[in-house]
Amino acid sequence: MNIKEQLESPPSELTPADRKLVRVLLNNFPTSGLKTIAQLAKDAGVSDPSVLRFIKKIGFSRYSDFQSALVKQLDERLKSPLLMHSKSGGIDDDPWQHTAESTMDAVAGSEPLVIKQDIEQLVEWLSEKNKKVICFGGRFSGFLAGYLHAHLQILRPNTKCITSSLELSDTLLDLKPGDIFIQFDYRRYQQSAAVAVEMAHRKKAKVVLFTDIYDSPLRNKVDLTISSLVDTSSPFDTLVPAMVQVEALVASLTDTLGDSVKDRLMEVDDMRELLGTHYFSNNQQEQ
Amino acid sequence: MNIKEQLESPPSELTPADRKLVRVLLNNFPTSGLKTIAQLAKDAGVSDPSVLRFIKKIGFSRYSDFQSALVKQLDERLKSPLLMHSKSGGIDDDPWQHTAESTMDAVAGSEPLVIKQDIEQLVEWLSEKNKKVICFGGRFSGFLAGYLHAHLQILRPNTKCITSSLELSDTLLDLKPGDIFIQFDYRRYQQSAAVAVEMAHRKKAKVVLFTDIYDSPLRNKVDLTISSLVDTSSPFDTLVPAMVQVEALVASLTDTLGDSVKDRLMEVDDMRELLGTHYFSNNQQEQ
DNA sequence: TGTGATATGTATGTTTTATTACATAAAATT
DNA sequence: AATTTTATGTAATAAAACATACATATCACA
Repeated sequence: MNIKEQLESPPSELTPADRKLVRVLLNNFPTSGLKTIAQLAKDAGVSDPSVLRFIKKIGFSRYSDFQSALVKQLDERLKSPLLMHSKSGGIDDDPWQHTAESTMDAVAGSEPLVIKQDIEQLVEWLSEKNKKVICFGGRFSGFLAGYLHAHLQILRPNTKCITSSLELSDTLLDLKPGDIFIQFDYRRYQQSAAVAVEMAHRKKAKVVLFTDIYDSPLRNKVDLTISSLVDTSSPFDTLVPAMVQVEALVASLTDTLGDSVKDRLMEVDDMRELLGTHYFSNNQQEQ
Repeated sequence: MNIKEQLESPPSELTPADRKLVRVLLNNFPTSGLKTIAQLAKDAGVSDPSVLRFIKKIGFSRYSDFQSALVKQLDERLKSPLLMHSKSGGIDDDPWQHTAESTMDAVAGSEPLVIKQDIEQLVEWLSEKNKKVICFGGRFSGFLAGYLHAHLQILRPNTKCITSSLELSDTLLDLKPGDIFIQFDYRRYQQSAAVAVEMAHRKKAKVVLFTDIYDSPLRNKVDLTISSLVDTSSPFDTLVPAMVQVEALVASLTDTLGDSVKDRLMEVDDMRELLGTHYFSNNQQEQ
């Protein structure tokens, strides 16, 4: 229920003090309601208890309840412009179109979640070619881990992507302090992720987590988090924003590595030429 | 001065605790900053004083100053709803930003390349659960093949993803007329793709090709092509538009399959519950 | 491996803030 | 005009929130 409406159509008669309060609250709604009782009372020219009584009259038992409701509504209002996609054009019950559009929204919405400093930090870590880099992910996000790894492999030595549980334990055992462990873990969080992160953390590796929300239970075992939205209109979550981040990361790293990587790229091309384009890597994905 | 910018480009280096706070604050900006110090500290997983120190670092002498600034900015933003509160122009030599943006362009540019009839056709084919579906891709695009397969596997039986050359030949031999062979092949086309498509075509399978816009030599052996752009500012190509297509395809298929798939999704969830969340599939990616 | 510097948390003091109880003022009613 | 009813403010209090000092832990570097 809209608080503005609650203010405008109260359940019972308003007293003069109430009316003063309504005027103040409505006159730059809703931020005026974020103040303290004392401030609000002063602005309206009434006493503190009058504020309390009014708040109770419109249906909140505590002042803080009123404020939280206000903030919640504020949040929705701030988020709506993004979520309101393509109100122009006809009805789209076309799931393809619909999914594609809401995926774009997710990408746009994920952009502000990225913290420049985090990226810089991560790129710096990844530039240290003598440190190992391990990529690992879940059922779906595992492909992103592989995708990142496929790029990293070209840019630097000492990278690995974990694709089986045996490999996981072996690799974790070998981790040295300062190595980088990159974990992908999105909604429907997987226990293997928690275990891996915990172990990597114990080994004093730098743990990087690509995930969808910040409040992952892994939070305090993780040195750096890169988060993205996963919600779409589809029954499945989207990993497109995450993939954008992976590609952007690769671009940043390439940029930082500079010319040294050009040579390596050449070499890779030459070698592919020699080996023919038909080889498969050990057990992961093919060339 | 914009507080968001202040958060993103602090005057001095950020400590780990600072970064946690930045993330939380940015995550639900700006309402997350309206909380009390204690709540904010708890959300970020740091202590109260860390919050205070951070607030001082970004230029506020008291916490309440920070909050007032936040509210003030909030007010402005609410008064000018669509005044583009995203990034403030500026030079764009940041490769991350640059790549992300040009990737979005690629996605937008790929949209008109999709032909609705093709999608409908493909969805129809994939709805035939008695036909086999084989996914296959290249060095990078192989992950997309895997990603598609991981979804298809949930939606229907008889799906397979090829991850090694042995598997490739065996699987191709077993193809029956009417089976569906989905090939991903993007710039730096790979010979394995040509061979596979040729074979699948001879076996009278339906060959679907996900590729980029340039005419692939495979075009005439292929029954259906879904193309996307791969160019970005990054030295590497992007597969993001292709991934959007894969997800949109999955959404369309889910929509078409309707309720029958709901039950299957339930079953999958139940089974995951029973098996625990820690198993790995044979050699591909883990659960 | 030890040492200085930095970062972070714990404990604590001080101020605000919300809330209640009660007294006073205003209004309505007879 | 007196009395009841309603509205409002004052003052007290308990809870919480902010802020600080200090101790501990962590990190960087020699």
